[in-house]
Amino acid sequence: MSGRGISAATADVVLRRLRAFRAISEEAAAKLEQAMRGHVVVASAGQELATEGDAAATIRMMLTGWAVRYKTLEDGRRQIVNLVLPGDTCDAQIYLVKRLDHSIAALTPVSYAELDRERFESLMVGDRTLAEAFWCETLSNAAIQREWTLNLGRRDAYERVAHLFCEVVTRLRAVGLVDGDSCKFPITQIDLADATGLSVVHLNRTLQELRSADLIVLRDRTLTVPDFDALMGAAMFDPDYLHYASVD
Amino acid sequence: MSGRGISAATADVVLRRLRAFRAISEEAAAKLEQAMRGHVVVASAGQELATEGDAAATIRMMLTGWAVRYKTLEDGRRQIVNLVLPGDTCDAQIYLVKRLDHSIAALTPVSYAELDRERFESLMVGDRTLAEAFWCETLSNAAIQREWTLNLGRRDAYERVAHLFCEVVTRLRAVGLVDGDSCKFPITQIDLADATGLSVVHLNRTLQELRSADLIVLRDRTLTVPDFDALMGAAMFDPDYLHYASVD
DNA sequence: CGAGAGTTTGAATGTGCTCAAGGAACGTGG
DNA sequence: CCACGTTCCTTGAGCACATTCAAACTCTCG
Repeated sequence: MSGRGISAATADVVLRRLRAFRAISEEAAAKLEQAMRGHVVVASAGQELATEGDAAATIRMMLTGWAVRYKTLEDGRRQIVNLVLPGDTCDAQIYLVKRLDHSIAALTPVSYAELDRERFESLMVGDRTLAEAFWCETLSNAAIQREWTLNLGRRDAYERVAHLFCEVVTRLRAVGLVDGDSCKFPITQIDLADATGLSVVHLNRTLQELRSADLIVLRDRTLTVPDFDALMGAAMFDPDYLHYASVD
Repeated sequence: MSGRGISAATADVVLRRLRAFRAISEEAAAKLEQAMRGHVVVASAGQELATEGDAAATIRMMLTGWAVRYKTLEDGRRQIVNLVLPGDTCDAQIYLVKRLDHSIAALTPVSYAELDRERFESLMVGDRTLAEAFWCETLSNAAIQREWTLNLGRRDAYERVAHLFCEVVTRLRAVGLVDGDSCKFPITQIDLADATGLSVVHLNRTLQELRSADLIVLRDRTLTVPDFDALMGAAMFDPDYLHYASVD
């Protein structure tokens, strides 16, 4: 939980993410890395990084590991409203509002750079393209949220789960975390159920359907998608909503 | 569909909305009104204001009437992802992305001020508090989207519809469009169903349940909520997510 | 090896959907 | 002002997708 050094390799993922939106200059990239250096924080799996109702404070740039944003109802029902993947910037501009409307928790051990408002704003002021990239990131997150609304409102369980897989693979590919047709997928079925608005039991059965249709292999916290086009078809997935300048 | 004069009364609703987030000075208010003057556009009910896949262009500030943002699936299923109410600014900063990920359509006859990027940005640059208010508006919209995700994922039909009523009443009250315990509610059950992810038939039955529980009166395109606390309870509604500085 | 978390299975239930049709309200033109 | 078409609302019946409850199985880790 303390500041430590940052390797070029881990900072790279943030840069890759921003470069999905804008061409970041080498100077700006260096400044960004500089700003993150010495501000890396680690947290263990299950740890709550922010809590609904808290005063908003710092900006986080995820380096390694997975986290989730979620909201809960009084009686314990929980909805994961977004996955926070490596490279994602959590809550740029969040300091503008008084209190958080959702919580954030680590799914796996995570590390992230934590910047305060001044440090973050001086980055934004220093390079207009970098600032635009951050804004695009925020707009992309808003667009993901809209797509999830469509997903929960109008796709059935099978399409819905398939769509989530498509989104995650596409987002991970953009930051270089997909190797061939496989990627790490360190999320339990309990959390997958909370992300798709399904019960754990039905999620499990839906996964089995996807497996027997040869659309996914999910084992040992690793996802393999042998035929991405087929999965996209099943999900009616179109990556345009992510607003990447180009999708590989 | 052409530029026309703007009365102080109609511009007022935009100002009221922004003032829910920040204290806007009289000078900034005058500049805002000035910028909108002569750029008011009207559209008729059912008209599409923007289409998914279009190049993003102008910023719209809704003055009168209701509109919706929506997304559709190939086979025609439709999900309304947000209501656009008087005072709402549609897509500040939208010019940063290439293409729209959703469509916008008027539910009723609408009027709105349409600003291009330069005009809008000069407003933002001219007054820091005004700029912050616009950013808060964007963040509030993102928060609404998260709440809708929770709504669709984890609330049942009864709670879900009740929650939508609570949200709309709260948003309309913030811009002065609630008179006592009643407000205009010009939306068909078809659209209400698409907003709540229900079928029209089931939405209709859910409305009847809410009526017989004396939580709502919905007639002649007017909504009356005799006991707002009771409706909030049924919906598990907490207005904090709207991020208004103070809620009446 | 035992504890605990996560996954899988079966069975019964229920919430919400589809299909189908009738009724009410509204706008337009004769 | 009435006739008509259209859109919207309402109702009934049967069905299906997804839930709940309960229990067994598996895997991991200390």
